[in-house]
Amino acid sequence: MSTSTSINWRSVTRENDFMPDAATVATDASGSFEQDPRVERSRRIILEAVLAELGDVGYGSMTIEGVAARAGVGKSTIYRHWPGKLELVEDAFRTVKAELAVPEHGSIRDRVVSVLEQVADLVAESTYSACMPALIEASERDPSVRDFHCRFSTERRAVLVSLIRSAVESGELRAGTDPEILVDALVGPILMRRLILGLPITRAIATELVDQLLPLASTPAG
Amino acid sequence: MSTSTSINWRSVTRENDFMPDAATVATDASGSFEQDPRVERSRRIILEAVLAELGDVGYGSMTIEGVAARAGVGKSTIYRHWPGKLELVEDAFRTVKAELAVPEHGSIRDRVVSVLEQVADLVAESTYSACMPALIEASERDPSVRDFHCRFSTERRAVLVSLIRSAVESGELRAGTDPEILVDALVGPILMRRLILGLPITRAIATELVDQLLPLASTPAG
DNA sequence: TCGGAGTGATACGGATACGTTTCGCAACAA
DNA sequence: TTGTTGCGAAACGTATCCGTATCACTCCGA
Repeated sequence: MSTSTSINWRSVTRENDFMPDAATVATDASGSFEQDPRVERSRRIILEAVLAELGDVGYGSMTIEGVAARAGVGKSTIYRHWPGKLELVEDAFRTVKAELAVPEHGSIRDRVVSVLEQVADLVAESTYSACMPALIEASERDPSVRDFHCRFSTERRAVLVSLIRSAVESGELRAGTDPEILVDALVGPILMRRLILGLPITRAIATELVDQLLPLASTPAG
Repeated sequence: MSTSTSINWRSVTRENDFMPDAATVATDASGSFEQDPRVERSRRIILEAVLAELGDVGYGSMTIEGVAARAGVGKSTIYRHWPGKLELVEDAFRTVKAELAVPEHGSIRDRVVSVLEQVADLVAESTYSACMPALIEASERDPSVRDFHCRFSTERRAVLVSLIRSAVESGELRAGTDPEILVDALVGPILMRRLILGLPITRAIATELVDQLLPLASTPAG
């Protein structure tokens, strides 16, 4: 490493232990430092291939050579920028997007249904869904993947938690409702179907969950 | 195989495509056919080692040699009885026990709390818990593991579902309650904490879940 | 006692993946 | 244009695991 002038992305983005001469690099809005567009292209292609491999063969069976072959790049291009499998997987997961849009208007029931339908769509079919088993497996083996995974999941959950919490405070939901437990009770069944029960996931499930579980203050008995 | 007189456990227990001379073998209550106690001992030791390996390194990274070393047996002893990794893992998972005892008396609230506390204990720490990520991963890669996993989980779930259903029918729980959704809402959060959120699992969580989610007919507003 | 069967150890050839190195080519910045 | 740099391809030695085969030993049932 000390004799190389190439950029190790992981070092740059996570530890800042190497910084190219500030006068010679451009810093874009997303915080990446690139001189040569070939680098960014390789990075994107490789990380996409990592996610595809993780979805196909899982964490334990994923190999650098398999990723290189899938990405259509040389093995050396991967080793040039990442120390090993672990850091590669970490970076790959960081590119996963699972954004949830919260409607600004409407009843709490309809707003929660909307968000939960997005969750159902995401879990039913997405890059994230395909990688979930591999992500759970990798989290079990490596603490830094675990940290990332937990932070990722908790941030997604926070969107729904704050929505529920504000509805409790405004009186739309029954007082005494624990927002975090309620959110887990809404989202948990969807994940269970995907990971444990092997049952299909539809948008209708989102509606059923909300109507069964949401403790509406106006109609406490359903 | 056709020249061997040894017993392939998988064949015997799953496909019945080989049956030793009935006059020379003993059939015990659990349906296993054994002449030589060495066989049963090997089987037990090996399958225990498989579960330990699965918990430690996961499905993709588990190797026959690793299992043999851990079990303290020769590799040949494993290959003598199982065709390969897949069948070995399937048999290993079949030995996992996760029984739930349902109290016969008490309020529905207390009975559900009792069962859910058992679930929490199981998910917090058990052989099953240790193997869950590997089981989820293996289910994703192989249909027969998936079938087993889904059946296993669904049978456990059925215990709680029937408990809830009978409470709905007896009027203890609010009419209109969907037993399956409610059970998933109770159990799902526990699995989420274990697999996704990385949060601790305590018995207190079982109580909180029940008191937040159980739609008691007598006190519909909690 | 005795023959048969299961056992652990060991070795094998083949395959795969590791991480490194070298090399000529093409894309890049200046 | 020119020097630099990232690139893909290939080969390298090492290590691991595959699935099979052999062997001497020991345990078992008859």
